[in-house]
Amino acid sequence: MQEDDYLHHLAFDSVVFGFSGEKLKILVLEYHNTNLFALPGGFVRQDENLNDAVRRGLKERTGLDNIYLEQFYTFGDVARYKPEVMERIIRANEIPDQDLSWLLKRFVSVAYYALINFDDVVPVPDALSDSCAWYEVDRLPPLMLDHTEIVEKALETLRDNIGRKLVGGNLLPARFTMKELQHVYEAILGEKLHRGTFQRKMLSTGVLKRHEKQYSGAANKAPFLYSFE
Amino acid sequence: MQEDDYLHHLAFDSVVFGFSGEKLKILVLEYHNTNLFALPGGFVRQDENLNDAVRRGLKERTGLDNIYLEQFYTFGDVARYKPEVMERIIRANEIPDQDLSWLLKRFVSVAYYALINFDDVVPVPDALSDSCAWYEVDRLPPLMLDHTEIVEKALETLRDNIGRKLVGGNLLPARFTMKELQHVYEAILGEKLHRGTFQRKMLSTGVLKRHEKQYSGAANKAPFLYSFE
DNA sequence: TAGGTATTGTCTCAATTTGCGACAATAATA
DNA sequence: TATTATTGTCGCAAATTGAGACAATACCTA
Repeated sequence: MQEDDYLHHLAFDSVVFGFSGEKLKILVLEYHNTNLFALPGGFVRQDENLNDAVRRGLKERTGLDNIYLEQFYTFGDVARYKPEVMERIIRANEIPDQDLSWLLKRFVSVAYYALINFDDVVPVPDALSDSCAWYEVDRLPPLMLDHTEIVEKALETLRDNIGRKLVGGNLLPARFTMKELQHVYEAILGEKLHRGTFQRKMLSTGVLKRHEKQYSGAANKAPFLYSFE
Repeated sequence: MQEDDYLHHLAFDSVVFGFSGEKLKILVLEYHNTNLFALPGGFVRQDENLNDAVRRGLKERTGLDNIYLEQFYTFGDVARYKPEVMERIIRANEIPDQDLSWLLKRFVSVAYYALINFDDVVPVPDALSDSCAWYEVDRLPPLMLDHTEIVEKALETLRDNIGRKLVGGNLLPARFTMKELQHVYEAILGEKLHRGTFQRKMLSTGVLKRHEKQYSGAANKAPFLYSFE
């Protein structure tokens, strides 16, 4: 991580959404020996597109390549500049000799959210962090800097978008039941939806393809599996 | 414009919308002796919030203070880095001796759109530019760098938002007729709307306050004036 | 002063969409 | 074979939307 490899003053943060156990979750990492929790983020190389930098960062954390990704806001308040936080992280990690002063400068951060299939991912921490793990969005640990605000805004944007873009399916496996899809919508919107109405609306979009039934072994009618397209 | 006054690698651009003669227009400036057209933009001071920097820039160009402003996207492709363009602008302006090399570096730009009342503004160019003037959005001159793309995305976002937020009124004087408001919506959406339906929907929001009638002198029923709130 | 005209505010009616419950079909189990 | 939980779909009322129609109005003309 040489000084001149990266654009100064510019960072990105990712809110990575997954869905499991009927709950919406995001990836949060914890830095070594600091008790600091943060969103996975990173910096942009001199010769790298901003969007590509974010995908690179997500690849490192999730192993995934073709992630559904959306930029939603750029956070640029002076108040988010707290060099002592960055210093604490650097200290706790005993990083070998190099010029890290650029990391102590003020950063403006471009925030993205990603939607991924929970089961596809084994979260991977990096050299600076202890862990990278899933947390329910309504049971997050206190996040450093303005990262809680970033999550809040990501959720707002996701809620706004789910009605307009057919985006919910990105949180599920390729094939899913209508009930699973409904649970995703309910977790995002934070409210119960009427089953019949939901099914009717989803089918009317025409983008769902119906496949074979899923026999779960339960004593009831088996649901169809669906996929997008 | 000293080197260390501003954050390196970070800029902003504003798409300033106004409405006049039934047309949606934006502010475009032209640099001295270069034939280069650009969106009004600027840089962020070391101790300045990003949002405040944009307001400062708008104040300089429009003289206005309380502008409706929305951040909509951050453009960060490497391809938008074209130092020869910046060099051309600097050369054409014969700027006194100082270190301008930071201006030739790569920039990531945070884009905002603003909605203002056309009549409130007399566009003001700055030291680097010939003119700052209104252009119809569908008759823009070729803009430098990726500024045409930025305008395109601003329009998309504005169209998306006009249905959800009651934003159209920001392009009009404090008091306006229903017809004027409808024309604003039509210009943004690019389609004709049904008069009765439009009036019904607007009134049903409850945010319009009805004032006295406007007697224009024309031989027909005089319309009411409305304002928001 | 009476009639003409363009525009406005509102209404009506049909078409469409939505909310909500109900029913038959189904996949096990007892 | 009866039971049970769940699914796919339907029906109906309520709400929303699209489009035309009509009376009221402001001013002009004759």
